[in-house]
Amino acid sequence: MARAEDPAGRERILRAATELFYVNGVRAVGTADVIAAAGCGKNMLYRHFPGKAALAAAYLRGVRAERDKATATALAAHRAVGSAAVNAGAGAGGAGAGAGELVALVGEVAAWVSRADFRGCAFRNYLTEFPGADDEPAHVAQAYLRDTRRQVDDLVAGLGAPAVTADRIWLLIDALYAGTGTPPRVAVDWASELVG
Amino acid sequence: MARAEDPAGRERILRAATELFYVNGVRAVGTADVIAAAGCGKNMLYRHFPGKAALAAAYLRGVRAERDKATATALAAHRAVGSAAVNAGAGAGGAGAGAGELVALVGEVAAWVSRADFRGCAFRNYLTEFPGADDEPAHVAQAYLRDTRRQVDDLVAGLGAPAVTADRIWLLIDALYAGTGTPPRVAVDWASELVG
DNA sequence: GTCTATAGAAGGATAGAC
DNA sequence: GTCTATCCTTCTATAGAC
Repeated sequence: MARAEDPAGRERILRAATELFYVNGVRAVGTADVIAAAGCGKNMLYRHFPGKAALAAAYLRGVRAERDKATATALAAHRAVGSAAVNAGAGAGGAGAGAGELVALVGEVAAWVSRADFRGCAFRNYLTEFPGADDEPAHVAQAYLRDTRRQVDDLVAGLGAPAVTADRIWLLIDALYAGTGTPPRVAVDWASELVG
Repeated sequence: MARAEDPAGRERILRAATELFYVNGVRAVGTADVIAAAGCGKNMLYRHFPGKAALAAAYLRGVRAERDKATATALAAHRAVGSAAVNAGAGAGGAGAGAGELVALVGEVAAWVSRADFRGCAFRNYLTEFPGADDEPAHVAQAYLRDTRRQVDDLVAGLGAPAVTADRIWLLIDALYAGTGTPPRVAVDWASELVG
């Protein structure tokens, strides 16, 4: 009898890898560590992932999916509030309609870095761990930074604010991810002053 | 006949290690790489440094010495300008005298991150490469961040500005070191607006 | 799951050059 | 006696084979 394939196998490996990679760094974690944490055999890991680089890329893609979802949720929640205000008689909204979204964006990052299990930005961490890397995980990390930066640019452009505002918002986001002690709320308040 | 001791030995090793560690990361560089770059034998490295951790600590202390010197020079240059202004008839200076120093501090960081060979903050890089490390290099890195943060606090306190100003200046410094694309000048201009 | 091939790193030891 | 160069041990990691 052929043993049924474990459908949760890939997921279990990826979850174990995510935890270990994020907490200890990708370089410090060996495939053996991932296998032990996932409680599976070696062949299973290599069946689902061609190698450690592919596993790291999958890890970063997973983090990105979470981050994109959280960001979208935060922006949608703000837009719902904005629509309610419009319905209450504020009219077309017009210029300034995107200001709250920018603050919500910064606020979402602040919420993320405030978590007790925050250990830095997974993408920036990877690029620091492998400076000058041109592999699959590096591309995922670079794409995330590029796309997020563009998201800020688009929101600022929609607001009709000068380009330097986008630079400043991005400075705040960079600073939040660096997270060397300043209370995240300070960045959110500053963003609010900037666009409010 | 006894061969003459090489007085520049330690310095040569440390310079090679500094270049390699900073560009490629501490983890990615082996002691063999340092030895090859320094053009010396293995014994010499282990005579001057007990191990790789000690070498990494010496590397970070060297970077700190450079950074402290550059910072002191920038602040001194500003104070010289400030004194000239006082001599020109501005009186005691009083409140606001430290504003220019804060901008000079941020400006010095901006100059540093603008260099073509900038590869991030050596201290933050180390702490990212070795998350949770409690070794000698980690202590050097943590001490630098602590002391630099305190320097900002002291300047802001001397200025009589609220504590949140120190938080904001520190956010700008964190963002500069992160260096993910924003022109450094933006941070300096913002700092200038903040305290000016 | 275990066993093995291959590779790389840390660090100690030794041989030989000057 | 200090240098370079090499060898050696131990450990760890990736990856594949069974």
